[in-house]
Amino acid sequence: MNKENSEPGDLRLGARLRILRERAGLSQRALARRANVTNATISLVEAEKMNPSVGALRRILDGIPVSLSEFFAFEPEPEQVIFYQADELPELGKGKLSLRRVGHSQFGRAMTILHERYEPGADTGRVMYQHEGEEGGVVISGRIEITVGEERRILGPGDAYYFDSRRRHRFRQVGTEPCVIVSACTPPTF
Amino acid sequence: MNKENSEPGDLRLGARLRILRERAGLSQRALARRANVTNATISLVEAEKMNPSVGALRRILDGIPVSLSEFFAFEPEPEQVIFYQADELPELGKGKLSLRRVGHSQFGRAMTILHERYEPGADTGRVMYQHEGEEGGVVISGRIEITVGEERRILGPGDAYYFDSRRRHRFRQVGTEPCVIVSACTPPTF
DNA sequence: TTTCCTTGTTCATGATCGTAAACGATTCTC
DNA sequence: GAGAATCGTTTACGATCATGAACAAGGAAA
Repeated sequence: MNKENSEPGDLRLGARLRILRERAGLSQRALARRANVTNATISLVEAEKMNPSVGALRRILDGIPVSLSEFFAFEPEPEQVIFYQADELPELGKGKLSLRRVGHSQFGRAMTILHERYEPGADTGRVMYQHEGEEGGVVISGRIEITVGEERRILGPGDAYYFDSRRRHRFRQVGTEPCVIVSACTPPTF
Repeated sequence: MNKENSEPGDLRLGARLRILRERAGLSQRALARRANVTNATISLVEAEKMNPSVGALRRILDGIPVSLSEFFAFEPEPEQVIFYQADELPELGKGKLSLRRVGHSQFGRAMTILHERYEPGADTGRVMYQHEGEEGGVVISGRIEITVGEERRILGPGDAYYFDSRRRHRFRQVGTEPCVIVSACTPPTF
């Protein structure tokens, strides 16, 4: 009779954990080793088929590492969607600085805006972990293939992206026309 | 063999819960009814003889009510020390903005600095819940009695305070000299 | 291709949680 | 004082967690 309000999913533990784990570049097993739990536990928690104890969750988060406070303050929300179609973008002033609104606005972010141009054949290469920040941008012209983690998409003029820089990512120009992107990253490491 | 790192006490769930429950003026059974758990659960959690599931903790906190994020951000222990002696304050530049370092520094906080002056007899009155933020300050001159929750202290020049604005608080000037305070609150609701 | 490694998932079992119920200790009211 | 509330604690038992092991799928190197 403890069924009515015991749906593990309503806490969204799994969604948060999965995002944070992948952001740290850890597999379930790798995290399990660090956290001193089994991979099955992490799998079940992420699938939201289990309601872990606070102690277990804490051990898991220690392996990332993320504090319980940060974990519950973290909102994975719909913005998890990394790619935006051109028509999904909020129409902002056409000024350069309007790019700051790509992605969900959060705290005040100090960011650097970059104007990039990818000539045909340009490619950032395979591995580029560890930017320690977030980045996003809008394709102005041309086409570019962007790979972030497991997701891969080809973006054209008007399309946009936004993701955590610590995730493995790669930019590769495609097509015959040079690709121009206006991008921004935070914190301003450039 | 899962004993080595499963001491329920190291999370201090019990200490936090007990303080928050008592602060809300609830008995174990009263909270249990609201939270839809049994009083035994609350007793065991507070005694730190059990490692509750996240779902159970969440139900309990809902009854107070306190969010999981707030719960884990809450620090009962030493930091709970709301008052700082003048000589405990980290010596910062004498500039006005140095006040931001009162309390433990955290994320970048946007705050509003206020220069307050309490004439003799000034009193903010008894109840002032619900600021939804944090505030702190330093006494420049004069003396003031500050009550936060159950704690009451009289501060003089050089002394400082820092607390969560949601806690019931009251400022009352004491003595014959006007009291001048430089205070800050976040988020900038003023 | 074959082999090997890693990935995430699922299942049976022991450990633990959360409950229902009883307990002693107050503190009231009568 | 008796009785009845309430308080927080503790115990036996069913429900659930967390585990260890096996599983299929996908990639990388040979």
